[in-house]
Amino acid sequence: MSGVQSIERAFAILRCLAGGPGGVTELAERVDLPKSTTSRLLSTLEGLGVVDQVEAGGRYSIGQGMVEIAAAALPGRHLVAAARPHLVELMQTTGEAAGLSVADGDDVHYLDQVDSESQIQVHDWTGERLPCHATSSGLVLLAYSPQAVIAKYLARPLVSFTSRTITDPARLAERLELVRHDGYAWILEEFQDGANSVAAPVRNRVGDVIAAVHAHGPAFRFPGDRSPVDVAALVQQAAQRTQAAHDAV
Amino acid sequence: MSGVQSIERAFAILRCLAGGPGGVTELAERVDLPKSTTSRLLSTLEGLGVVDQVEAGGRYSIGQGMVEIAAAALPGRHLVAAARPHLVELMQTTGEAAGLSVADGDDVHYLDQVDSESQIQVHDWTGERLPCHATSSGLVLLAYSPQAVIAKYLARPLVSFTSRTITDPARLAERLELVRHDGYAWILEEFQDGANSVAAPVRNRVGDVIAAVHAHGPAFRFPGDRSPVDVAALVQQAAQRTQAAHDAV
DNA sequence: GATACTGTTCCGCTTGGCGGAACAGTATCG
DNA sequence: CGATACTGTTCCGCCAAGCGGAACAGTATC
Repeated sequence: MSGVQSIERAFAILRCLAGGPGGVTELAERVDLPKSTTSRLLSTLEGLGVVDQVEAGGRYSIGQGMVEIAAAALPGRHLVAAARPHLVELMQTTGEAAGLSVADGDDVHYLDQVDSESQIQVHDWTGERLPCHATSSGLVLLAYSPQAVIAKYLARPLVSFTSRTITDPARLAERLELVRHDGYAWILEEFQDGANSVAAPVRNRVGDVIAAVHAHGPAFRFPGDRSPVDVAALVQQAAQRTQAAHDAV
Repeated sequence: MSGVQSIERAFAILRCLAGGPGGVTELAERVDLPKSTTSRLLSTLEGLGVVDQVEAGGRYSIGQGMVEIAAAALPGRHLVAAARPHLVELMQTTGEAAGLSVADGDDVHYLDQVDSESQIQVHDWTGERLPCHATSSGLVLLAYSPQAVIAKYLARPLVSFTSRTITDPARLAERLELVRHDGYAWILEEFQDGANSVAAPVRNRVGDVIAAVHAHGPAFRFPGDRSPVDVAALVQQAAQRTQAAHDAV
């Protein structure tokens, strides 16, 4: 790599620490640097608060400074609280499960789900990661990602989950264009036979998409007789209210 | 600051980006560096994946690489899913609200809460931050923090919330020693009049404390006639089961 | 007490990183 | 449409920031 050497070295150390705390000698061996160099880099990182030395002369670990910086890219936690009442409302107006998710690498990560009161429910995905191209939230999060992220996603193999899953990159790119145009994404049995879902974006103050709200249910009754556009509007409303609640913090 | 200049500059840029995306010229002004220097630093950070350029020749933002590194220090999200059934069980066995929280800077951050079925409930703290020294979870998280973190916390003013809040650093240090010894922390009306709580640590595979599980309820009935040690044991059990579920991912 | 480890500090050396200047691309204005 | 004003990128001579080996201080083990 031909960037700034000190920064590359510092992040090599940080990536080692992401796997668990370590001492100077151990880290020096893992990043293949002299102990003096490693110690100096760690000392700088500690001064910045992005690593902590567990005790004087001891092991180092990832510090709060890292978390504070990364929080900008990973809004997740406060969103759960902000979203919850609006997910409950969405569940009540659609009669189906409602959920919240964020982008997480190439996947969509489900943060929360409010289950419907129906006897027949869909799976609770909270805490799980799913691929973007086969889920409504994933399509929303991917559609509003930077072009470089989209290009990288389209370049990887697109796994088929049902006979309806889109696995052609060109068709997926068209689909993402449609999502940006409509402001929501419907998927019909593309991830699971018998399950449909619709998602809409949650934005931050500057307009970047930071999460997605979705509703999902069994294909035989969701959207059922209702207009898909009307159901999508309910999800968009829940997303906008989540955004307003999140902004108010 | 007298550390490695390039690393300090890189993190100055990252901290600016934590406030929202920005272009080279804007960031250069904010960190008071020439554009060429700023561009070179950003290029290196982009190569490492810790920033993304939103589009070629455009604005930069915090990238997934940052999130991956910071995730080591902030286990939070998967914990909510892992903890939930054990919080439900804890609520049922104690009859009081149960919750999950993590350290967040000098505060304790409440990730989730399961409310009791009682007509008289305590406040739902989900999504909120509270000071460590006045909450049972905060005492647990602080007790198992690095010594430097504890020293820094003890050095700051300790705000009083009730007449029972500990505000003397020496007494707080003793209290933390007791928490480490017992393996749990009780607080009795130290944060709010009329509210008690007890917390226990959740650890990761290498034994570091990553979260706390707690139960809390009105002082007139919690712990009530029950032995505080027995109630604490229930919380410890929920914490251990949360840990096992989290490890299984 | 000797040995073997750890992390830290020192310091001469060299090359990595610096920043000003120039460049290429794009948008706006008259 | 040309001039102007911005943006981000690249180049390159210079120098001081960062390097790494050696020495040091502290601690644990035998």
